[in-house]
Amino acid sequence: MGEKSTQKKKYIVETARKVFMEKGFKKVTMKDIVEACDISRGGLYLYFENTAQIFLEVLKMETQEADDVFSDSISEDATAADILVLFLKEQKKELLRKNDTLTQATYEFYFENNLPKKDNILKKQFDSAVKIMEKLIETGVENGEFYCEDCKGTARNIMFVLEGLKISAQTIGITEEAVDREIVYILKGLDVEEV
Amino acid sequence: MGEKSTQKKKYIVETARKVFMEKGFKKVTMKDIVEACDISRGGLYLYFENTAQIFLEVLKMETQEADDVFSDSISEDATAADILVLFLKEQKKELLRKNDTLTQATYEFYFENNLPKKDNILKKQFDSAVKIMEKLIETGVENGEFYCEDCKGTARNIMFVLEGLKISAQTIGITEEAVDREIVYILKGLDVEEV
Amino acid sequence: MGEKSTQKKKYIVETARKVFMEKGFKKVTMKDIVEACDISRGGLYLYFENTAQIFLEVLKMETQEADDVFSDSISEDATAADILVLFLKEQKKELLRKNDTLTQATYEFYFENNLPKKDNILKKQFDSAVKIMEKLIETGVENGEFYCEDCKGTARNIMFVLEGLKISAQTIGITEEAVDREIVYILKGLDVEEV
Amino acid sequence: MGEKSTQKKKYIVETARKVFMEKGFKKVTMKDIVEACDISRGGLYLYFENTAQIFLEVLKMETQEADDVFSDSISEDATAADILVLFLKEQKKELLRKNDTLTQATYEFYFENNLPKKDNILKKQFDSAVKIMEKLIETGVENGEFYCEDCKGTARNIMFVLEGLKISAQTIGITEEAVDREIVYILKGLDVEEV
DNA sequence: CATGAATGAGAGTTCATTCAT
DNA sequence: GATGAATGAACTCTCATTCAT
Repeated sequence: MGEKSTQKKKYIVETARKVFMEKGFKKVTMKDIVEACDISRGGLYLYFENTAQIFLEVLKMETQEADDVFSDSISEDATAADILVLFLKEQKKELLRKNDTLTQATYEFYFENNLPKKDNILKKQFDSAVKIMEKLIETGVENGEFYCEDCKGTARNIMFVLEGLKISAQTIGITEEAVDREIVYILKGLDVEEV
Repeated sequence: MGEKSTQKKKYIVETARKVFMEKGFKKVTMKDIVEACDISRGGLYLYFENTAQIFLEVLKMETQEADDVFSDSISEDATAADILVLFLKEQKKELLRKNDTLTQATYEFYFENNLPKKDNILKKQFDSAVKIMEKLIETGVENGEFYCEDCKGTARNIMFVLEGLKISAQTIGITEEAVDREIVYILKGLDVEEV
Repeated sequence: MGEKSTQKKKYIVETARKVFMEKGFKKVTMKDIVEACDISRGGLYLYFENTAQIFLEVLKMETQEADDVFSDSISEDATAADILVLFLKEQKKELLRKNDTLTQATYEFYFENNLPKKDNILKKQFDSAVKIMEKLIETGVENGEFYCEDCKGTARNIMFVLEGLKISAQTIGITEEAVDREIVYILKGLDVEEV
Repeated sequence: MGEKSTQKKKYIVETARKVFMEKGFKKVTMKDIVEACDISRGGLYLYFENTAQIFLEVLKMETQEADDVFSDSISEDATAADILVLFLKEQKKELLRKNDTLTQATYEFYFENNLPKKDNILKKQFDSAVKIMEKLIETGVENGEFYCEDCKGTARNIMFVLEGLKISAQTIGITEEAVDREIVYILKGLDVEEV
């Protein structure tokens, strides 16, 4: 596949991403993507066999960008508390942005394709997030910013709470206050007072 | 619709429940249910207009049974800690029973029907669970079984963690150890030592 | 079939009549009539096999009533011109009452059942109307009210014009002025000046 | 849609035309047309969404051809009487050709789609026919061929009679003599003696 | 007589997927 | 590589008609 093709593939993935954000995963048909991309039906099949393949590509792209954004956003002289608060604020923004997220599509995708153990990007993301969180907390504890007996446990707990908030936002809906309450609760658990 | 009909309706809902457990919500067609129930195409339409209507009925049934099970399972002389541990064990069982649960179907159902605020059974269930948990913790604190500064916050935190575990179980998968770790973490947070 | 049954049959026909007026003939299903009559599905089949049979009964009823109305409306000392004008006024009213008429249903009915020569009520009605019209014109001519060379031809011509107006009203629509113009034209053809 | 498609669309319309002539409008299903055209179910939907859309196209085609036939059929040195007689003969032929006509389908179509004021081809056709008839009569009067006091009224009257004959032919049936009688009556009204 | 649950045929419609150009 | 017409399987939904009660 030449460079041209690579570019077209990228174009398709980016366009499809918008479609998935709007409609989730299951509702999206190859036809939807063909129309959004304004290419031919057969053309799409040259690059992808089905929507799952396209969505996987979207997820990969997403992960890369997420990493970039994360590392970019941390200034050198930021304290652990600063970073944690920043991270939670980002999560809050995402949580409240209901129809402009890949969250629902991602969940649907993993429902559909029962446990594709290999290439489970979602799992990698979650595990890596837990690790980063753990390190962050440890650093905070060392610096006397946080108090915490079980850093690993706390990191995991925080990540599961966030996951719970995410799915709640998509199903039963969630208010800004509810999110704030949880954030405050998390920070208090680490003996961090102000937000 | 006479008594006979009511019985048949119940039969359909119960049969459909199994189908939803196997396939989730979206994948299920009226045809699937017709075949599972071994009734005629038109016959099903006498009782329900679409899969959403059937699923709602399944959910209602589920909620009732859940309530029954809950109240039944509490013996008179059980301590707050006993009840909490029992509850978490139940949750654990449910979490590990991946393809025998309505969890995925329920999530899919609420994805599909974007935010039906009224009649949102899921929300009612969640809120009611938070309240029960809060009361339980308060009782435990009063009896000196638990230690806890913010009962309400802790109750909410626990429920969100469980929600996070539930969705994780359905998407990235979860091991028994992981569940146990979280349960232990929760109990330690309340100063309860043994499981 | 006892008296009770006869009454029920009449009830069904009268209720079905309203349905046909609203929906025409083809669109009407046995289900529609069952619902309008608020009787059981099977119950309707005890009296009628299909919508055509019901509609025929409606037509018969209609014809009887039409005759009654016609003979009733003619006072003893009315002149031929009076009667003609009265008749045309009635026709006009009917023409402009678009959705409250059996016209469309009747046409549809005869489209559906290609030429049921026997029992063709519509034909009988038309032929009888021509005859009455002919007699009326003859009377008028004898009394010096009308001028007309070919009474039979004129009678037929008038009836076909009315038929043309009727179908036009149902398809392309027709204004009151258009109807008035045709009525005036007819009367002028008979040397009747005022309306 | 390229040239090939246009050709196929034309093929579908022409084939559908025959189906409509046989069955009228309402009875015709997409499946009927699919089978008549010997194409796939989905294939038809590429070109038309429903039978109404196809029928409209048939009507358009028909109108064009009608215009062509009309203008072709008039030789240069024909008198107004010649043309009128020719026209009426054409109408007669059409009237007696019961099951080989779009008349019934057209009426049914306009019944179904209650008064689509814009794009009402039928109305346009009727109005244009009245105008042509009016002009023809005026020409005949000028040339001393016809006698007529109210050309406009007479033109309209003739067209409504023809309309009345048309619907009668489709519903109660009509004999050749009956048609002839009406034609003679019309011509006598214009002082034209022979047919 | 009357009921109404049940059946199943059949219409409409949408898309994944192929393939000749 | 790219196109887009064509296919056909799969689904939804509606009724005429029957039949046990």
